Amino acid sequence: MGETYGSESLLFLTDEQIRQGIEAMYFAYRGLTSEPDRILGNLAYGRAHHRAIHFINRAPGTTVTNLLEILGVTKQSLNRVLRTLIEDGLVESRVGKIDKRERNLFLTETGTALEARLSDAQRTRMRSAYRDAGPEAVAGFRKVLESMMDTELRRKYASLRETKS
Amino acid sequence: MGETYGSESLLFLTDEQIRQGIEAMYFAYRGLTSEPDRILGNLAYGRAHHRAIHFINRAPGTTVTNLLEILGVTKQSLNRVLRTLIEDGLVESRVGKIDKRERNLFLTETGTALEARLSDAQRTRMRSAYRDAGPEAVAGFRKVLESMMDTELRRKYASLRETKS
DNA sequence: ACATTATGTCAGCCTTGTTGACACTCCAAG
DNA sequence: CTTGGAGTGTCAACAAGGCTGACATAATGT
Repeated sequence: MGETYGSESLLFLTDEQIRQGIEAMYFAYRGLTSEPDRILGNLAYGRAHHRAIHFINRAPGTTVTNLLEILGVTKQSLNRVLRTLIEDGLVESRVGKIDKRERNLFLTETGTALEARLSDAQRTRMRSAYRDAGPEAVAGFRKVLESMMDTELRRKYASLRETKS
Repeated sequence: MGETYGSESLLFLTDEQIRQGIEAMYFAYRGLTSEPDRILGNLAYGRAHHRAIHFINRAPGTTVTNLLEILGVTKQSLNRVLRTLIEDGLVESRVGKIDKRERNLFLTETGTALEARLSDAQRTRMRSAYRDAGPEAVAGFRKVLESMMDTELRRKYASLRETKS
């Protein structure tokens, strides 16, 4: 109780409250991915395809290595997903101009269309949650999430956001 | 623009901001699960085992059907996980007293120990994010997350929380 | 008696992670 | 210039953990 301001503001964090926060993350994350998963299921794709499409859309022309760092999977795993997306004409892979070892990835028109469909579903849910909770809650939400990320990952995330304002 | 108060308070929600919120959820969720995943990997378990252990700890004596509803997987999938946990002596399955068709699930001492180890890792990260962000941010965080969950899922979540205050 | 419910199990499939092996490209040191 | 190492991407094979479908068993309720 009678402590400094700093530790007083920590006292509200009981184990139980923290636990509830963790569970809330779990359920909310599921809520956010359920609709895209449903759409993807009908197309014989999975969440991995969504992630690839999402980040290629976000940073057009990105390389495979770039994508690997952001997604945190092995290149073999990513490659399988990319291969099907390329075969199906959703993603285009161009040999790098400066360095021919690299592949620059782009969404095709079809790919962009699917991306829009998937992110619309998520944005609708997110937007409605934001609306329910109000602007101040949203600010807090973002603040906590950013603290929860890996420092390293946040760096990559930030560099991603630079490419498209 | 010159609209009602209600729609003015929606204008801060640009597509780009929403998109960033979605990405933040993705990265934060990964941050939250990375450490438990690492621990589980060394024990030949996966995230599915963690989920089962978590919710059995949360609601000791819960039934298989209950767990199925909360986790949203098929009984075949859950059963595979439960079987290994029971074989390894982390979970105990007792025939129901009132309804002998049911199985009541409990963590053994070993199971409780692993649960503590896993949730300690998560709580540490969560607590530090909470501390960084401050009390008001945490309130907003919780508010947004709760809006993001499925209504149906929130009901189950609430009934779970009733069992342990 | 009979239908329903709760659970468990077998078989087989898909997605998506993993490792290992390998090929191609680039660059720098000899 | 060549050669060796580092970087990048691809192919093959395997494991975890989702899924569906079919079926067995036991307990319950009508």
